[in-house]
Amino acid sequence: MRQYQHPDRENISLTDVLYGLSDPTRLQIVKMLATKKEITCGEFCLEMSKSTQSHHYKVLRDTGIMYTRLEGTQHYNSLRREDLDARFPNLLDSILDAIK
Amino acid sequence: MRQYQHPDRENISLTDVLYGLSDPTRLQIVKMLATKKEITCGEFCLEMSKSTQSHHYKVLRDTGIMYTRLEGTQHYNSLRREDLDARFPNLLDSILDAIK
DNA sequence: TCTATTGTTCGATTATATGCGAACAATAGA
DNA sequence: TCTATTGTTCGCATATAATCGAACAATAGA
Repeated sequence: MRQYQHPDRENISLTDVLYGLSDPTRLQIVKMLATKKEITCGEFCLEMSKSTQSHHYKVLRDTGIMYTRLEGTQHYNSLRREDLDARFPNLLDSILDAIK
Repeated sequence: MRQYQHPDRENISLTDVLYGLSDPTRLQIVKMLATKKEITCGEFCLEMSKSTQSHHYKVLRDTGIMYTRLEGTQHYNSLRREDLDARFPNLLDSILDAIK
């Protein structure tokens, strides 16, 4: 694979986003993403198999929550703040506040 | 059954709430609940079997989103606004805005 | 070119969720 | 007491999700 398919802003669905955030592991990832501009997959230091981690990254990408940029062998992930804020004002902030 | 078990405010979990709201049917129910103080199950007029409706009501109750009060043969449902707002400020409002 | 690193995908397993019809429970009202 | 109404629970079928190990792909660097 060369590049990921991220949904366009207008195709981000509320139920998809809520589903994406309804898992503790993914919420933890989002919490970390909120603290930095970009984080590589390895830097999340999650306690589970790599394939399971990849599964969660994929859910976050597919639901429009996270953007992944490839550079060399590393994948740089970022929170799609602007897209989420534009689509669902205050939603992300309220969730980030709740897990702070 | 005589009374339902609703979680106490402090036991309402964020991931549970997000899960509860991640289904289109349940989001539709919540949208309707936001417009009135109380709504009986029948008044939702959902296009699915009664058992499936009951399943969704149970999820909404168990996750702390909806409160159900019994009166006669009818069940009066209400949105747990104050509890949700106290626990996760702005979350419910941002979601209600998004489905408005 | 070979090897190590980073992360994904595949295939399988197990657990949860969704959906239905049928049976049930509680109450209201005749 | 009998019947209709309201909504739940049970048992089952099917679909989706989470998890893992193994194999794979792409790149960096020796």
